Amino acid sequence: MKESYFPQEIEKKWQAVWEENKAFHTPDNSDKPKYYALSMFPYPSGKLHMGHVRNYTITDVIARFKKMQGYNVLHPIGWDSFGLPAENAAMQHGADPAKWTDENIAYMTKQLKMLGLSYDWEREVTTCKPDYYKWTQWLFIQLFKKGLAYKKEAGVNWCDNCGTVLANEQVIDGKCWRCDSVVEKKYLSQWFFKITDYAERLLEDLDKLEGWGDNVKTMQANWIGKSKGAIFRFKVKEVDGLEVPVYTTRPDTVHGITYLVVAPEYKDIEKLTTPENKQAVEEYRANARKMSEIERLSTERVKTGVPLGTHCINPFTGEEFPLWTADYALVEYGTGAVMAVPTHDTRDFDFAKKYNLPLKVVIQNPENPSDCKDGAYTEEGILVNSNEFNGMKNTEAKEAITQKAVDGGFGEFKTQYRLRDWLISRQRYWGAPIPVVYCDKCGIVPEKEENLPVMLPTDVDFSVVGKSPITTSKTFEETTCPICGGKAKREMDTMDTFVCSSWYYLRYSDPKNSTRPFSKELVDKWLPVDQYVGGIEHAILHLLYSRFFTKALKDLGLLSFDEPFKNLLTQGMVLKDGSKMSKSKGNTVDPDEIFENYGADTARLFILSDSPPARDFDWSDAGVEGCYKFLNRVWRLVSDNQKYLTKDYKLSFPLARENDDLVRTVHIAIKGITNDIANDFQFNTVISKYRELTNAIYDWRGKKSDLSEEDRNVLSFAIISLVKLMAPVTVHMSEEIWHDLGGEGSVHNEKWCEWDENLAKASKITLVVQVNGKVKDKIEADEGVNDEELKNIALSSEKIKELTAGKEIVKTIVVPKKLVNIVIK
RNA sequence: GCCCUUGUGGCGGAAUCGGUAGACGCGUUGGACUUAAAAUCCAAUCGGGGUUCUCCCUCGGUGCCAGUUCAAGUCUGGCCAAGGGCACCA
Repeated sequence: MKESYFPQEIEKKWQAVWEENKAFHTPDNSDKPKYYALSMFPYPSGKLHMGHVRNYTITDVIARFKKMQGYNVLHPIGWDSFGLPAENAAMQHGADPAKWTDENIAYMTKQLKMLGLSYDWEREVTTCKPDYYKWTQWLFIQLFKKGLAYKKEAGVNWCDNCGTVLANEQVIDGKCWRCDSVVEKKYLSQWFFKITDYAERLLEDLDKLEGWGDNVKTMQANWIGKSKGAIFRFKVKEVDGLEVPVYTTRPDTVHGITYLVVAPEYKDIEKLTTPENKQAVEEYRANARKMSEIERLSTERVKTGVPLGTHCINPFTGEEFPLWTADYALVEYGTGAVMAVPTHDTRDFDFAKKYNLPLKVVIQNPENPSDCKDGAYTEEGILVNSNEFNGMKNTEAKEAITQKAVDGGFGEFKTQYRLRDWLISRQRYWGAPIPVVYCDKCGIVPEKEENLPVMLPTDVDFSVVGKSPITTSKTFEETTCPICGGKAKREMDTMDTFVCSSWYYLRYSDPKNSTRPFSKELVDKWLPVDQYVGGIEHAILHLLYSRFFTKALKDLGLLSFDEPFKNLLTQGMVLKDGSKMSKSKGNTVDPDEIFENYGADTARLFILSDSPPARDFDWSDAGVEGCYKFLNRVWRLVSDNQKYLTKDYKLSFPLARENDDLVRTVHIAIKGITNDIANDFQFNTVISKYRELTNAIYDWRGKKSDLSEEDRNVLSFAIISLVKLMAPVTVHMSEEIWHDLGGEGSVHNEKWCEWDENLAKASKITLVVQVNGKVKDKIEADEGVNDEELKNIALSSEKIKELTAGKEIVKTIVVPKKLVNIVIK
């Protein structure tokens, strides 16, 4: 064994050996129980960043730990490789997106291997390859056949910079999630997935996900946005037979309606406008259309609107009230029309105040009645001015009033969701083509399954502006109808890349299958994913879409489970100097440099060391240095003592020498480390325990000049245990030391260390003696003493005698093996 | 505005059940080794006060204010701050 630690040399060597031996290949057949550990697969942007390093290290340590614990571990990797950056690179540098992507994958693959990650590379999946997107298209067709994929004309989010539409989930604060440009509204015919059909199940099943954090679950629940209320239909006085339905969560306030608002895009708005008001309404609508999403959504904005000139009749009171249009009513939500009760809704109040609309109080706090002239009363209360419902609590009136509407035939109970259907069309080239054709005779027809994949054309011009490059292909659009064989045109849109990433974790179970996306047998064997690890930024987008896919595919009979990810760990960001690493801030750290200067083991150790995985992690150069020093310290510990170490690395557990403190320390460390990993993967404390154990071995060794036969066994036991405990983290160094000590095979195939409960505690205890809850003395005692003896030990302490002299002892509390508290007066 | 998360030394953070607050590390300071440096090793390191001064005593301290308890970083109620999510969703 070399005297000094040369990580680069060791790491290269073992990476080659593992690759040669296919050390991390996962067989489908095994007697061992399965464990599926998964990191969110990367977009091949060019180079790994520290966020990747953190993500993949966490999952890798979990995978290796589970393997040592006796599981057959599936730990795959792949590439989310469709998407705009490849296309942008093509536009800017004239590169081929496929080539650009391949080069990036090649480079990043090299980096992943340098990090020493235990992937089964035979299961690698790349979403932009025809053997993968064939099945993305196939799944699209299955959803289409089930009525879950459909095309409709809709107001969509348009990003002019990206030249494509965006899903609602991809609009952040009215801006594009990718490029930050302001999103506009456009009216286009687009493909959607009917995720709204699954709204209730997506919400309900969140309860099943015990292994997910509350933050992610709440974000999803808020996004689905379930609310319970009622639909009321109001007859229009001026137009015979026309009704305006509204959705409300406050049916209890129905007697307080003083006007009604429809969205500028409301379907019947023209019928509801009188000739005198037509011009003003038209102008208002034109203006609303022009406005960007961001302007329209601003809460600071003063509400505006114009009257339509017509009126509705409130069936509860017979009162008439005017109709208005205002853009605070949203056409996409509810019925696109809102009943306005300014006395009990702050938005309605603001609007009524501005346009001088009347107020009518219908809910009152009996202790503190308000006329609502200065603001809406939105708390609970008792109904007034509400005919037969007067005196009823408003919470009870909700149901009673809705029931009256149901009985009267002018309303019903209604549950509403905020979630909208998932818009998947993209007017871009670098994505999976949507496999449908348009035939004049047969209409919208899915491509025949035997004709899949619908290949991306390669004869395209990337320099075009304002339209998808795919439209410049001379060979792509013209095709024949799969039904009638006549001339037909292909769909020119491609799919949102989130479609590709909504099922990749299923493909890993059967990545080479050429007849199906995956076999049912294998997908049911490996899935659900036991531990998923990735960034919080996917809390809604990717995770919601994947859950939807899993449920839809279960309904199609393709698999037997309905939640894809049993446990989810959302790792925190990697910061430098308190802010997120980014190129624009110039505070990035290049993983390559760290590998080169310190080696991958140091990088892995450090990225796990300072913070628990779920929290943000502050990168510091001094911290890296500290971890490197620690590894050197471990190395020296072994090399300095190598001549004393036994080759019998299978030393029996527990080691006979119970009275040796070091033996106990090792057992304590094994127990602590195993529990810390089991408890939410607290790798930061795991690493502090590596250090404690190392320090303890040094201390023990420092006290001995000569080592007896038994001492040598104890030392060997301690060092071999340390090396094995560190193996999931410092993968190369542990392997090297393992072999230097005469170990066979791979340390990564060794069984995880076990501990003896009797030895995993100190032989002596420190008895803490408190007086009135304050610590006054600490006394060493034998581990086995009982409560009565502990009490006597405490009371016989000189210090305690002094403190209690002349005082009455009210009571004495004994916590076994720990503490005695004496209460005096 | 609503929802979620988090508040502990100079810093990252530790503390299964309510039971020694500050593990482990970074940083800092002092020392050893060395011609010197690096590396390494040893020691100190929450704050105030006291002291017979490498020993030791005492008081305070986990965002703030209350409460429960023999005992609260941990439990309960009420606030405050930071980060994140949603947001004219009727």
